[in-house]
Amino acid sequence: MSVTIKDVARIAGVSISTVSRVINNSKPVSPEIRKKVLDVIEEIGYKPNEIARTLVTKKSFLIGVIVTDIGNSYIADMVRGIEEVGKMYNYDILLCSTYGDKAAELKYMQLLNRKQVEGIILVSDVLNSEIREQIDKYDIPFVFLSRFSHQEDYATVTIDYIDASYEMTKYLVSLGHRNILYLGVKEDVNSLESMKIKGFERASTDTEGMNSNIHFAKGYKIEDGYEAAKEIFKDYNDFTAIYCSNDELAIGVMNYCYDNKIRIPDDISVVGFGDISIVSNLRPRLTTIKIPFYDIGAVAIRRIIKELKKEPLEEKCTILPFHLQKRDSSIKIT
Amino acid sequence: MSVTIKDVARIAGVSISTVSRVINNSKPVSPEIRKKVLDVIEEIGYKPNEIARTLVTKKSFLIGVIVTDIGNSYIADMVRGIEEVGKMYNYDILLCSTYGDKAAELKYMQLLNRKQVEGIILVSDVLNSEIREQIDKYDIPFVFLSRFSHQEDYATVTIDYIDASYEMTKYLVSLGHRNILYLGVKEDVNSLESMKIKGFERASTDTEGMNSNIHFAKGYKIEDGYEAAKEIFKDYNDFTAIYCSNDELAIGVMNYCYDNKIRIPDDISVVGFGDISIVSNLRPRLTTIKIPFYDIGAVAIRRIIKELKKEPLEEKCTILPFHLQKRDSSIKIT
DNA sequence: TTGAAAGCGATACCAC
DNA sequence: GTGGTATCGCTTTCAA
Repeated sequence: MSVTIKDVARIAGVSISTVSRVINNSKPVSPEIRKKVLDVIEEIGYKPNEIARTLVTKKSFLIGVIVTDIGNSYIADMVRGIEEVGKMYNYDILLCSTYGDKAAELKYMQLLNRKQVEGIILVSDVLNSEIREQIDKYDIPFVFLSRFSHQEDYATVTIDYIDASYEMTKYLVSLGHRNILYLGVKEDVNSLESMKIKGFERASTDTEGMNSNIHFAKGYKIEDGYEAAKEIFKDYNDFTAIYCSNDELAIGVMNYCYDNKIRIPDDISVVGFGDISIVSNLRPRLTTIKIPFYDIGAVAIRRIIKELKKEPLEEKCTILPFHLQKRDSSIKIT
Repeated sequence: MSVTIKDVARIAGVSISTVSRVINNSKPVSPEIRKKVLDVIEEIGYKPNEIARTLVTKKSFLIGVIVTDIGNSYIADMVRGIEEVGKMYNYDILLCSTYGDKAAELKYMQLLNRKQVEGIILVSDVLNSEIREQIDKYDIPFVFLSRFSHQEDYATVTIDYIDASYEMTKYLVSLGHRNILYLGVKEDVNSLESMKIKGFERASTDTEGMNSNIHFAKGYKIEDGYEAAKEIFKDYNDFTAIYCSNDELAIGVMNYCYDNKIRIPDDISVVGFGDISIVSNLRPRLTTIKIPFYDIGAVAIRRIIKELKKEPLEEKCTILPFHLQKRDSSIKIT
């Protein structure tokens, strides 16, 4: 079978304790013996078995990451952040995708726990009570990341959605828009969707002569945006800008406009929210709020590692700065 | 600390062997005792430690996946295939991204080996000799997946690039195009890029009155396509279609056309290769060759699991069918 | 059908 | 400095 610490010890003519010491640099070993051991290790190609090591040290150097779908570019960005920072501290990622199946989410929580991960990051739409119960039982660091819902009880990393939405609306206002149609998704009061609406409404109230409408799409997908656009152009008149609560909806709207020869931004301005990776490469380039997904992932795992190292932690909820990406899909009206 | 099999045994008043037996259903246990044990497990919330289990059984139920960048949508698609099929057989994914760093690739190979993964899937551009050496040492199933290079020595899953490229070219020909510009990337003879060119040339030779040109972009990115488009429209005349060797280049070309008021497909047809997830949502919708990335991942891990189960294996190289996706970016010329 | 005991491959404590 | 050994939590003979 594969070579073990015993083989190294036997061939080098020392005890396994000594071998362990040179591998881990845990205690002084005489130079000659150290060299001898190192030579043998090199020679027979010994590689320590991390499983055995984990069993005694209780350190698996594994962080479990549960996501809805790694195919979503914003989630992929978060996972990149998680992975890159994790690697800096020798942590690896055990990845599980649920594809929206809440039961799977719970199952994977248990699975990861049994696999002895040292921390769990859950990227999901909502944090339901079963998951809460579960995580409360486990005594490991946990961070919840979501593009949709807000919660105060567990560690999370996010941006100020109200602020961001306010700023986006005011930006449109600054371009001269007063008839703005907000395209969002109906969610409950604690959702991030509601916060975006709050920001939008606050900015609307702030503004003289503002005439704003809110329309809800059936979901968050590109097709939902497309379908919504059909209704919008049928039901409303006079609006000069559509503010979509996320980029996917905006892409749907843009596609609808393309198919119906409505020019963006000449005929109408369209803005989004999120800055998922593709939109900077679309034409016209979409004006949107850049949510720092990579950083969100990075900060999330950094927090877990801090907790693991028992370093002092900031408050549960980390608010990261956002950025208003002004691009070509929005224009001053004359 | 956490509850172990010992606790269960003690509380249930049986030996740990018995507990192990009911957990694994490995040997008959009397109904009363089984119930008793199950009750205790439920009551104290015992969850077997997979690490300890792995140490003795040698089965980690972990597959290592090394990718260049999970942010690439085609890689994300492959990983989805890998993960979903893996889960069907209780396998989990240990994910590592190299971001093109070859040294990291090697490092992660070793890391995964030490973590006792049962198989490795490498998604990368090329399979260099260091990696080959490394994998030859490890005695675990290995599959190499690439969108760029071809190799015969290790298991892989792919499509017939020559065929696909031939078919695409012939499709353009069938639309009446005779002046076709192929936009590719210069690579060595064994690359998949060369195969696409081979297919293109074969179809060109096949066709009466064909006037084809080949132009090379600097790389595979959207920006490379954009830059290449600048040169193309300066250097060549008369072409009616641009056949891009991958979708990213095609998007770059489309963006250039948008910025320069060149209409697709009215002024020119543009086709791609790959069918990465975003292109079906772009406008105009891109005609392209659909490479079944999800299936490639799925077949790859299926092969590894078969090997692990010592089931009979097909040949090393699995060729999957491709599909010519006819969409709006290509049009019959009149 | 059940229990005792020997490992799996490492770490870590305790002597020397 | 170095070696012996208990231990981590579990599976798996081997006897009973």
